Amino acid sequence: MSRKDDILDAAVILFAKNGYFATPTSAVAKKAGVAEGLIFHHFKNKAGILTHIFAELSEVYLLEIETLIKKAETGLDALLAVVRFHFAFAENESTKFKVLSRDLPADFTSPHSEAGKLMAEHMTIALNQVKKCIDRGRNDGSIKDVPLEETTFIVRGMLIGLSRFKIIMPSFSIHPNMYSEVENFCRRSLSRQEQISEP
Amino acid sequence: MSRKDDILDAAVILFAKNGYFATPTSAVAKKAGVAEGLIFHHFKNKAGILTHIFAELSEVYLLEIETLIKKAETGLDALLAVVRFHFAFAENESTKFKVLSRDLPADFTSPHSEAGKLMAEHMTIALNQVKKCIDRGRNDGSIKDVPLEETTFIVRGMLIGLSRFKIIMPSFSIHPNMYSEVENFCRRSLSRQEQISEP
Amino acid sequence: MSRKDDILDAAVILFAKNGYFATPTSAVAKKAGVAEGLIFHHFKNKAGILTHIFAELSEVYLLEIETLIKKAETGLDALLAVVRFHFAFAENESTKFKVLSRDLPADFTSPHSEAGKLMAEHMTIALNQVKKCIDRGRNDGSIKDVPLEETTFIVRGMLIGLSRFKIIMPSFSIHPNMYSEVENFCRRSLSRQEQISEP
Amino acid sequence: MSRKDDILDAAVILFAKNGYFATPTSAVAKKAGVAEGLIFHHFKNKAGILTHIFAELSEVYLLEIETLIKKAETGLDALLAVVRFHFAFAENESTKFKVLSRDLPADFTSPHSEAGKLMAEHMTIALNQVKKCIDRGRNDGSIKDVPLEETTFIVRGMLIGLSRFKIIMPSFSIHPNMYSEVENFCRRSLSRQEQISEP
DNA sequence: GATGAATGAGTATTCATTCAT
DNA sequence: CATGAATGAATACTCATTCAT
Repeated sequence: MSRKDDILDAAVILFAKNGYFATPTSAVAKKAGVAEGLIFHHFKNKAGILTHIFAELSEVYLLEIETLIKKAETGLDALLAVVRFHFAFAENESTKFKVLSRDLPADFTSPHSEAGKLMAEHMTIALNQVKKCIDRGRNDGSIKDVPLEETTFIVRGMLIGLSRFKIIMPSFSIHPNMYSEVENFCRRSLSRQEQISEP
Repeated sequence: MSRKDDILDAAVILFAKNGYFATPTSAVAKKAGVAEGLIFHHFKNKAGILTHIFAELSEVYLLEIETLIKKAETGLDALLAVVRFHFAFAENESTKFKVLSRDLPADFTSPHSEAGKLMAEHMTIALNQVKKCIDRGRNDGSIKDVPLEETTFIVRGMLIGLSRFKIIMPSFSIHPNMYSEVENFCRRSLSRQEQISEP
Repeated sequence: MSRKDDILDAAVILFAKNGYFATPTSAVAKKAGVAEGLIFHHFKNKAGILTHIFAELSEVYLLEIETLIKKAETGLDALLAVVRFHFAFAENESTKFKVLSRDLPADFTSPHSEAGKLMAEHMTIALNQVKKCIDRGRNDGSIKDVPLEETTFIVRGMLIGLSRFKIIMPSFSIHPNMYSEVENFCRRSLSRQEQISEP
Repeated sequence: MSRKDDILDAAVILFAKNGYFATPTSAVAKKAGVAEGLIFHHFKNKAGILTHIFAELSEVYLLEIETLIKKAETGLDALLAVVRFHFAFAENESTKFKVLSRDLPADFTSPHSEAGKLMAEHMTIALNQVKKCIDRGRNDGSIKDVPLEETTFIVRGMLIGLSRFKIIMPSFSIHPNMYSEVENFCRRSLSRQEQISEP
């Protein structure tokens, strides 16, 4: 494993544990076992580490969703697969998710910064993926005729909100079936199919 | 208006605009028109300002929800009223909401800190309010027999996630009916009533 | 007891415990149960508290020594009485002694400051008292013909040094007879009398 | 000379002149001709500078005494050599001695702090050195049968007290023979030898 | 006498970042 | 690539002191 990866690993662990702002680059260097200067040889600045973590993670995330959607038979199936995948992914990569759910520098959310643009770009893709599912579902009859834009936003916000909630306040999210229940929640709201299974 | 309020107002504006970490106490003092030392006369910490903002806002929020729930006729009505109120409140107090949705110090989410305990406490109450609605709805027949804990968590996470999403990335949330659509989303998922209105 | 005394008492306790510099006036006020402003109503400034403590204590000290000397039969007796009294007094007033043995503001030892002048003045008197004893002893034959100035300085320095040592590093000074042994040490060195009691 | 030494030198001079508390780190940096941050690169704390000064000085002091004691022929000679050396050393290193005799942070004398432990450790060694001299003297007949522990403490306290006295209140200690007179004072008190030279 | 809000200068310390080696 | 000494600007926080009430 390269020194660069050592730095990234150390950063992920420390950022997740103590937050980005509360983690000095010196601590990252120490944990990575490298000189502090090396960080700035591999990354433009401290925020660059964060950007790297985000970009790498998000790319995989978006790519996997893309293939999921293609494989699904109906729009609803695709959407629910996305939901399922989102939480599985968040669970698998929980440390990195935690880093990105904690204290981000303000400019990460501003569309004027480099990092902000990247995030917005990825967010747009992610929204479009969800939108595509819903649209497809409305056309193939698997999803009710819900408002496209709004529902897209709702589903996406739900995913982000819930995984963030769980990550940040884990003490409140001890229900093992919670994630599969999100699927049910969405299915009940969106599926055109009559749900007979209601007791 | 007292000097303490001046400080709070200035802090809310600046924290919302630039983020908590990117706002030095000197800037707060300057905007408030007071000496920097006065901040620490009225608040234990820089973080103390944040705690105060949260506590004050959250108290009103929880109180109003309490009365809403009492007034509602059914569990479902109560729940949807909570949803409606949440977004209206977030809109009204959007600046303060923005402050609390941005970069919080890491220990605000740790249950070991003073602030973390307060947040957890309020979160517990908010969760219980939602839970009460759902439980009531399941009993009065307005809500399907959904899993109590999980659904509570989902609804609460949805509210937080969506208002945070809108606040942090406003460019993605330009749909005027979005909030009322959340109600619909939940109603479809939770209402036991046959929904004939589906076109 | 007056509020002024409350302040003094609180200050003595806190200064002794944590040091003068590490004790903010706010802590003194709090412990005294008064408003911080009141301190500056009764004392010119923070150092004024210290000056007051010193002056009050030192006055009694010097006065009592004065009477002791008068009562003594020989110069040696007088000197040893001073030694004995010094340690008894330091023991009795150990808290105040501790305050004055800890971290004094730099200007307390500078002869240019108000406080420095006062300390120097008292020190001069104390030195003269010892000198008087030795001189008298040399004349009445109880004390050897030791150099006056130097021996004065040595005895005085010994007293201060030893009580300070004990106060500051109490773990090293656990010998109960230590103080009476100082008397013996001086007697052996200064008494003209043949000491037959040597075993 | 390294930058670290520049800092130490500057600190010694300024601490001695104005006191530790009255000397801001900025002043040290300025005098040393380095950036203020460098101080904290080389020392943990402002207090760390002080600890370093003490440790370095004390180590030499204790080492030299060790060799002195070995070279001495009798216990009394050893003890008097220690006395002589102490004052010579204090004179030579008067600036550093002044630093350590002035306003030390309160926790330097507390056995709970890092610095306090170090000081206590060195103090123990210094006491043992004196004790060893006296014990040896009592065995080889050069020193009277004085109480071991108490006399040790007295001699050590005298050394510290006198050099501190001279450093802090130099106006009172203008007697050139004072230090050699301390030797005489101790010899008269401790030497078993008949002193015929008494006029 | 007594309060405590308000001041504002002071200060240790942090930390991202640079750069000579 | 790699180091780590050095920078210097930034900053939270302290605290003696004042003063209107």
